[in-house]
Amino acid sequence: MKLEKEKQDRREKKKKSKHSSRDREKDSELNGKHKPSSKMKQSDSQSGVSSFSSAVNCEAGAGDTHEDVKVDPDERNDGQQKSGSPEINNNNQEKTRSKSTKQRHNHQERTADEQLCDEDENLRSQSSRDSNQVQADDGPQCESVKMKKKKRVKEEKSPEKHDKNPPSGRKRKKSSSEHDKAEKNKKMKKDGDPEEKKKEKGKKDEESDKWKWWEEGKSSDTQKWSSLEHKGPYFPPEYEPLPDNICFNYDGQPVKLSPVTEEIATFYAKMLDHEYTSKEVFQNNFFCDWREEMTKEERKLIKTLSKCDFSQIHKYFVEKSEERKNMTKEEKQVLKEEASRLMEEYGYCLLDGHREKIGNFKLEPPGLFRGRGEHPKMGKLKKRIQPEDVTINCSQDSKIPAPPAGHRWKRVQHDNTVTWLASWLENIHGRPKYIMLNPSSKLKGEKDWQKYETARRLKMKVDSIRKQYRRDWTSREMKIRQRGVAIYFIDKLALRAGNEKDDESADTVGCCSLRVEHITLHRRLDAQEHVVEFDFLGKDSIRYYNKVPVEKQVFKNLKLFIKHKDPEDDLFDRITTVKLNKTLNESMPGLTAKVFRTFNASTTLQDQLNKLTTEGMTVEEKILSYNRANRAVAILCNHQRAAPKTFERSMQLLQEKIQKKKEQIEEAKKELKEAKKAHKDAPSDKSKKLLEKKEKAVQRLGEQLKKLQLQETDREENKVIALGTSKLNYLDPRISVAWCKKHQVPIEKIYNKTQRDKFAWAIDMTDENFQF
DNA sequence: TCACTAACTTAGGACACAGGGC
DNA sequence: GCCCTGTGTCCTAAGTTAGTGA
Repeated sequence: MKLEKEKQDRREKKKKSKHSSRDREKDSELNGKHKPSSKMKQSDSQSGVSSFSSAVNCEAGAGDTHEDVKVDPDERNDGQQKSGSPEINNNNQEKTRSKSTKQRHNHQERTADEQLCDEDENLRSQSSRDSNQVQADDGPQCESVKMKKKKRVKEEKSPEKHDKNPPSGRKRKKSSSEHDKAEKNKKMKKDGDPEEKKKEKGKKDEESDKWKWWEEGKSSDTQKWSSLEHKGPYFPPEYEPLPDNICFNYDGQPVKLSPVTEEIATFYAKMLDHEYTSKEVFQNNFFCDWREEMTKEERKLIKTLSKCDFSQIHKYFVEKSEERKNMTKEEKQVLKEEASRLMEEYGYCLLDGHREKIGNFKLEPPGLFRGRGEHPKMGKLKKRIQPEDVTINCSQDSKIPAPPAGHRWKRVQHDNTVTWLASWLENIHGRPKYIMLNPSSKLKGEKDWQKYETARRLKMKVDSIRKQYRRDWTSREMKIRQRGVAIYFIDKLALRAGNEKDDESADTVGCCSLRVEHITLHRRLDAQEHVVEFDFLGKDSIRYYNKVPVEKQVFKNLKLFIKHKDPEDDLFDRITTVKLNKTLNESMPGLTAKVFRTFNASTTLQDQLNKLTTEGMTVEEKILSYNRANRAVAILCNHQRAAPKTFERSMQLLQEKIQKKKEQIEEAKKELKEAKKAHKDAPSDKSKKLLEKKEKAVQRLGEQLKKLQLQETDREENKVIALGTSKLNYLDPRISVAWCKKHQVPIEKIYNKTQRDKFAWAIDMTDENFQF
């Protein structure tokens, strides 16, 4: 509870801090534009800020120590550290600090631009160098923006074009869940089977039936479809009460719960094995929400979670899970067919006459919310979604999906400016959730393609943007300096934008929401100068830890940004993601912070592939090169995963295999030597054949060994890196397709079936000469 | 300008299942 | 035929961004 309170205090303080910064931005910008730097002091004191300044002076000591907090620990050793360390300050100074923070910030903001003026003296030489660069760049920049605008207008096409595609009415077979290897093996095994041949033919027909929307030109940005028909969402099955012999116990006594209370109890019981249920926040949230759903009597009786015994229920579900695993082939087949039937019925929609796969046609079942990281809402009850909660979106003239018997939809709308089919409000955060199309659909594919095209446009523009943010590092205005450094981080380190977050989510940050405590400045570290050490939790509470040498001016700016701030203060207190994106959009239409991630990821892949692939490599070696290039991107984007639970064991097994293979090679070499000798002593056809056989065996074993060793390297390097995220979201698929074509690597080795479906547009349109 | 929201993309973990090895 | 393992798929949380109205 104390922690939460502290967190809340900090957030309130942060909010105030940003607000007061914004108020003063007006002043500082005016000053910057109309007044010489020497007058800025006057201007500020005239605006009545001086009274705050005296308040700050009263606590000059505290101010000094706060400044120390941001300094390199190496420097803290010079006697500055102790009074400034947050651990020491936290308890006894907390009240004073929270009272004075706003005042200190006011002082800081008043003096920030004054400091910049002083700094400018030191930086003048660099400024002049930068301004030369600006002049060289400004002209073409404006021109290109105009050109792009013109081009965009031209690209807008009439949505009516969809009407040219009559509804096909064809039904597709389910194919996306099939695995590549399975397909291949099946084909090999049953090559002569006429049934199989029929299936293969069906698949081929299906391939040729695929909607090549990318050949039809770009559709309207606002109107997403002309006609949309679907069956509505699939509702999860109703709750099945526990058998009578399974008891919930309270304080050692069996208690028969009402169905609603029992259902929620099962949510908790199912999770007992999980670490979640050991967390206090989870327990409290669960218990609180659970009690709300209880009957009066139950609430009166069940007052303490620790007296609740869910073990029988837990055991029951473990057994059920085992039973499911041990089902016979036939039983499993029945389930599979049922799933297939559901998919057929609910899994597709008809969009502009084309059958498109839906991404998530099943509504989320009720359960307990599992936030990631230290989420304050973990354990809360995710309620069952009723048809009355669901809004349906489809075209007016379509067959409106029927709600489950005895129910009504919340609303039926016909909005073709959005892509979703159904939506509802989830009860944890009160945010909308949607049923949308699968990534293989036209709507998603076209957007994806557009995303990579924007990133490619950035490639043309990035030099001038880089020059601009470098110029900003020496601006007279604090907010512009901060913006310049923030964009530099986003570009150089592929950081996310970092929106402000509410109190009701995990404390994670991105670039704009970085706090002073997330960086440490090292004037010198590991033989490198001006190193910034980042340590923070990013999206999904994944830790970002990186030590990066930065340019001297960035380092100086960072020192300035953290001056007079507490560890929990915003590093970039004068900027927001909205302002930052607005600036980026002015540099290039369509440019936002996240485009840099796509751009840098794709550029890295392209560069690495060019560097790491050489002719004469085997396919396996080329794949290793590809994975290494992919890995470089995943590292850049900080895509991490937990090491697989079986990692150590599987590596050990692989190493044993390698050892065994080496022994086999030794053995085979011996045999080869003997065969050579035998052939030399008594040459014959037989001995010659034997010799050749042995030579081939050695060669084959050598290849197998190499393959295993490559596998070992690949797996080791992939231990905690997730390649999938970047492959699916950041890497322009055309790079991979072109690379495969150029180096004769089967595309199946790089993309599985689902990925090939998603990137069908790229696979179809790209030739080997494509460069990002 | 700001807070708030809708709509969409990006993300990692859980889990099912194919298929290789024995 | 069974077991084990890695891969693919599903699930849904958690971001970003644009739009809106006060």
